[in-house]
Amino acid sequence: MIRQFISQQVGQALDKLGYLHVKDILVEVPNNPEFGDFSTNAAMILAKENNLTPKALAEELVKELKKLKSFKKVDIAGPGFINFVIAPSQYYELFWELHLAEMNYGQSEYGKSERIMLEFVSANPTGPLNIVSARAAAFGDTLYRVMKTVGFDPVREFYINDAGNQVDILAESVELRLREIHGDKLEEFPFEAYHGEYVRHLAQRLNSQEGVRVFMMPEKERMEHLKEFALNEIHEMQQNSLEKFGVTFDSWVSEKTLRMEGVVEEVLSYLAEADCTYEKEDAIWFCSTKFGDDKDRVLMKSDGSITYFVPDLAYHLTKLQRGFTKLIDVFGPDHHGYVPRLKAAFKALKYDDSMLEIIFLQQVNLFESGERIKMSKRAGKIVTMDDLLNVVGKDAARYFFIARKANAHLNFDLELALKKDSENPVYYVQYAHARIYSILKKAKKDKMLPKAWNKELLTKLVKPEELALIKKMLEFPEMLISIAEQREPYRLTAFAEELAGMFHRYYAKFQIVNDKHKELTQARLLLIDNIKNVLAITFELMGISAPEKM
RNA sequence: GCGCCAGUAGCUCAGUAGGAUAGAGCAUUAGCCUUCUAAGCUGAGGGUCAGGGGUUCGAAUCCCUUCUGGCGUGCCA
Repeated sequence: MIRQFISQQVGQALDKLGYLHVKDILVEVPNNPEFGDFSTNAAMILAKENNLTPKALAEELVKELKKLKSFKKVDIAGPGFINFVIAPSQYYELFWELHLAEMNYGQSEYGKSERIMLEFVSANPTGPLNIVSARAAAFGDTLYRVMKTVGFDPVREFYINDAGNQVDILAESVELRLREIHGDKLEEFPFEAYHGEYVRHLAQRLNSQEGVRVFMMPEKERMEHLKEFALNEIHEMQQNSLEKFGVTFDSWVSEKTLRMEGVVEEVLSYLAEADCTYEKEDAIWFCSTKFGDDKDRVLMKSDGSITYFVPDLAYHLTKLQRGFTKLIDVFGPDHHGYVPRLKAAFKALKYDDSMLEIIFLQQVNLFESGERIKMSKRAGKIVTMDDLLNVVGKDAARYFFIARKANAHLNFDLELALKKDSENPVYYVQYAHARIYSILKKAKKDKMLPKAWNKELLTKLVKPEELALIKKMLEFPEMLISIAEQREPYRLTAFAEELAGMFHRYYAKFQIVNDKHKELTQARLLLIDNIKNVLAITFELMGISAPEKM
């Protein structure tokens, strides 16, 4: 909002003076507040193309910019930075717009309704969701919310891998547990089978519903039946977990359904037509090395079955057919070797592979009492998303999961997430919201709250802390755009902590409700009322609650 | 071996297209509640930005190289 305004003003000044400005200039908030509210490197960047020294160009620009009322001060510093101090009147104007926007503040048309496919979680339907899926859910959903806010048209999709080996193994695992219930003694539960407790529960449920009837079915039919039963149950279980986490999907796409629709054969024929396949050792290969992969990949195995890659590629092509211009996949840490072949296939089929964007989430390590909790899938010792939710709750879980950059490992400290004091950032930011609520309540009781807010009140806000709070909130809309573009939801938590911190300090230093100064009180109430709203909007984007009292 | 990601304060991490004196929280430590929520605030100490070279007015940021950690490198999904 403000940055844009400044770079416009600089641009106009350059035009007026008749200087070239081809290169993009930067408007930023300096680290040191003594340098002003904003600064630009325009003079340094543009000096060369105008045959001037940075200082000389800066001087002319400053002379021009000083004519504007929006700036209280414009000066030159260091090697040629131009520093701006914004006039309070300009802040009041912008703050009033913020106030009028209420809970719609931050919304924009920036994304021009571009259709974005956001695929995330897409966990195997062979067990409960684990904590990496939980991270993906929090990340994907928050990114979705931010993108939507700034005017994109994103869709959340979950791809269900309900075909292939792992599903057969699932069905076999259920069958073994079912036999156990009926008294069969198993020597040892097979190594590759699914060991988790949930398989036992599935078998128990099936048994109570259908009893021995299952064993009367012919082998093939029985396995299909077990498969279908287990997949449905697990799908429901996963959907349930996600719902508790506040994450809903707009669509679920089944691999099995895709296969039945014949897209697998289609993809194979497309690749063959593009002359990108060959036969070797009874298998059909895709020459992905021609398109940047480090080895060729098998499409159809020598036993005639198909690899995971083919339906997945087909699935991605259906996204394009559905009109999405950007396909964002959120992947777990163990899939990065998979990207080159997917991109290679895009290139082979003459699609623009830059439409495909993969975000990798690194692994999540759980810590308790400083010790890392070891998890083992094979032994069935995994901490599930539900376990985590039961222990720390939705707010803390979602907050911690989005608080880190995607490609950084995330250390999840269970004790910290449970702490109810300033050590825990979730409580710190929520406390600020609750505090404001409580002040507003007191003000209302004391009859200090005006019937309607009045713009003139703003001129009472003259303390540096007050202007700084306004400035911080005015950064919000531009930050949302940047979060959407860079796919960096973690910056929401940083923003919330900064704004909450500024408020806590302001609260400690100044008395807000003071019956001796009615107008000042009302001005401050107007300020904190908007802080409360901006915090609430931020919380909504993060998927955490905005408590009215704590 | 090769490829991807990372290495910033004791710990967990920021550092937004290369910008001015590298930041925050926690931990450590010294303080602040007859006053709107102390789940809060104020102060102090703490750094060879993994090491080394280069690019330029300027590098934590870009390039090269070495070291360390994680992951990948299936006719698994």
